Amino acid sequence: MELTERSAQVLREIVDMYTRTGQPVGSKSLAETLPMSLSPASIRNVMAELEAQGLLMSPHTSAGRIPTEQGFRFYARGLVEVGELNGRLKAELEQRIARAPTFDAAMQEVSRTLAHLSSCAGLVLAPRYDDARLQQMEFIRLGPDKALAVLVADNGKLENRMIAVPPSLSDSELRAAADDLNRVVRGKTLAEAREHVVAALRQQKLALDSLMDKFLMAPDATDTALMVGGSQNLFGYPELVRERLQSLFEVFEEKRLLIGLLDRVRQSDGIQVFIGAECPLEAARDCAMITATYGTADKKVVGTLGVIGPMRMNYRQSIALVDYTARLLGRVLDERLS
Amino acid sequence: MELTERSAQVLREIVDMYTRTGQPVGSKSLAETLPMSLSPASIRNVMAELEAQGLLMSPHTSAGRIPTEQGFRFYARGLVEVGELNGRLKAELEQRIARAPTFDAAMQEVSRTLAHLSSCAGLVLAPRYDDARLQQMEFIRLGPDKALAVLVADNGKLENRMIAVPPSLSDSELRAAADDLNRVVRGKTLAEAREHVVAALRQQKLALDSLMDKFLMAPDATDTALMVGGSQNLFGYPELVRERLQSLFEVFEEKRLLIGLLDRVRQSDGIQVFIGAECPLEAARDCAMITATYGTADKKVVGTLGVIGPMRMNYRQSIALVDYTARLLGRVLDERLS
DNA sequence: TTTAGCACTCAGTTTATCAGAGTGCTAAAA
DNA sequence: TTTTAGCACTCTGATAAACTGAGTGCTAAA
Repeated sequence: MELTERSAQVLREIVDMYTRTGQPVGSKSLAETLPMSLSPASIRNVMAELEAQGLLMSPHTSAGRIPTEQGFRFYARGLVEVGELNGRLKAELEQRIARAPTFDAAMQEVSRTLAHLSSCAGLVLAPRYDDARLQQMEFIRLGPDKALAVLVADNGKLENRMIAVPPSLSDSELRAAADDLNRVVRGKTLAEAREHVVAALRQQKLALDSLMDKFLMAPDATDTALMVGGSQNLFGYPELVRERLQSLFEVFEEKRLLIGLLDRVRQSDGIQVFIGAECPLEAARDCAMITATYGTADKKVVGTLGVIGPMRMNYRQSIALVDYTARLLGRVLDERLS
Repeated sequence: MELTERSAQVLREIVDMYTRTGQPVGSKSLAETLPMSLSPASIRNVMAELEAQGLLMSPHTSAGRIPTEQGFRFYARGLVEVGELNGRLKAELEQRIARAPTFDAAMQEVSRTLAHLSSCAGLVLAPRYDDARLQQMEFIRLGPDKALAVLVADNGKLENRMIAVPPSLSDSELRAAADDLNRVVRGKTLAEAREHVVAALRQQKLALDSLMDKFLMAPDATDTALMVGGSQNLFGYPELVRERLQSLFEVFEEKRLLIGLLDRVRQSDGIQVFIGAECPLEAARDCAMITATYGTADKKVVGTLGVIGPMRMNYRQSIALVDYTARLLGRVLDERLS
């Protein structure tokens, strides 16, 4: 679809105004704010064209126009020029991240800051270390009949599992067992390593009662993999009615859906903008979502972050924000892993 | 305040009906549901008395009556007979908790189940181990220049901190340092132990760059101390208007306030019911909150759990639920620690 | 002490009216 | 050919008036 420069400018202005106010935009107010000098009548002609092209619609005869879903898409993909993020915002972002003592805390902070700066809900999916390799494992004896197994991956991630050991096993025997295991297990993935340890413990007849078994076999918590921050911001948009909000909050609590979705995004690189029905999330059918992947410089470890908000979000700023934040968090991740 | 048996029954029925429907209760419909046979006119007399006593109010002349805040209190404290929890609910509760592989997961599950079974939001504050003592500490060398410090408390809690070590330090020297430290540090609280370890590392001239410093000094994450589950249930109550919901969700995200509040509850034993203005939380001024402490049999380790919902909540069931859940989670905690 | 009867009150709904914003169309102006 | 002024038209949202019905309080009888 091709638009004359003037049509484009009108569409741009309508989206901008509607984004700010949430109200339909009429030809008269548009004539006042448009940089070019045009009468309301001429603007109406342009608007009629844009409506015929499916980019605008009027809620009713005597209201102004609002962008259609397509209109938003056209705007977000072609019309909006994404600039540098405002320096003040950059500063705030970096400052907030710097305060976080752990990467988890940083993710939390990022999700909230994304939300704060975009007036949307902020999302951060933890990076996945598919290729994380076991670097070291160790048993720490805690008592005559129990010990702690610590698995350390080369990305710095840890896993602790409490296990039962027979009191007859001496400290040095336990240490020897660990040394043996280490030789076998080093360089394997965490999952493989876990299997091995369990097998070895069985073989060596170290008792594993059912409780310990449960500990050992538990997969990593998936619930902490996704941080949702500032979801209350969505209350600020009257067009998001109660039931919409409710279903969004359900998705935010029962994180599985969102995790799956963001995980798929993780496959493809760079910024993605989902508008309306494109959004692969039932509850966000009339919302918009901006996502980006972040990761280490070598792109071997990747996560996803983004914002989710009303369709009339400030695309210019939000896109810049998500983009910048992704690069920033990538750098932080790099630092942590080195 | 004393009530005749009849007045009490009328109040009880009004609260019950209002709790179910959210609508004012009139004398006619009351006459139909009340077990005793009374004409609407007589009931009106009783209602007038109850209104004079400040237990009921009418939103306007031609509406039925609704309980006042005091009315709810009177009901919840004196009139409601809290029975055993329904067997089906008990079963569901136990089943859900049993699935949880870790105590954190159990807390999460409990918060959601509380919410689910009460149609409110569920809260679980993690137990605090003020008197947790260090049982063991260990260094695990991860590379020439870094190691992992693992602190194990006698309650099974762990803390891991990454530290930098000079490459010149041999493995056996590191182990000797750990042995030395263990002698000093065993039996201290985690906080004290952390101090000691840092001091010792400094003294032994183990390099601590600023990042490592930050790791070491970071207090435990407080954000994971509180689990809020099923907060979307609150959308189901029309009387909780948008702004109310918004401020509640703000409290749920920025957990500090709630943590502080529940922490104070932790001081006193048993079930507590906060109704309306009693609720020490600004955002919950016209809500109700039921809390209970849970803990090990010796009551040395205690946490708090509860539900928060509209004032017209089902007190009978919710009180029984919170009570039962607290005892159940206490048992789970006991098992984990033993 | 309880209840039937009745007048009264008031929220909520419906209907009518009106002002205002915005449009589309046509014809004149640039 | 493009732009603009003018005008009739449409539709929402606000305001007011009328109506309905649920529920009450009071009085007098059972």
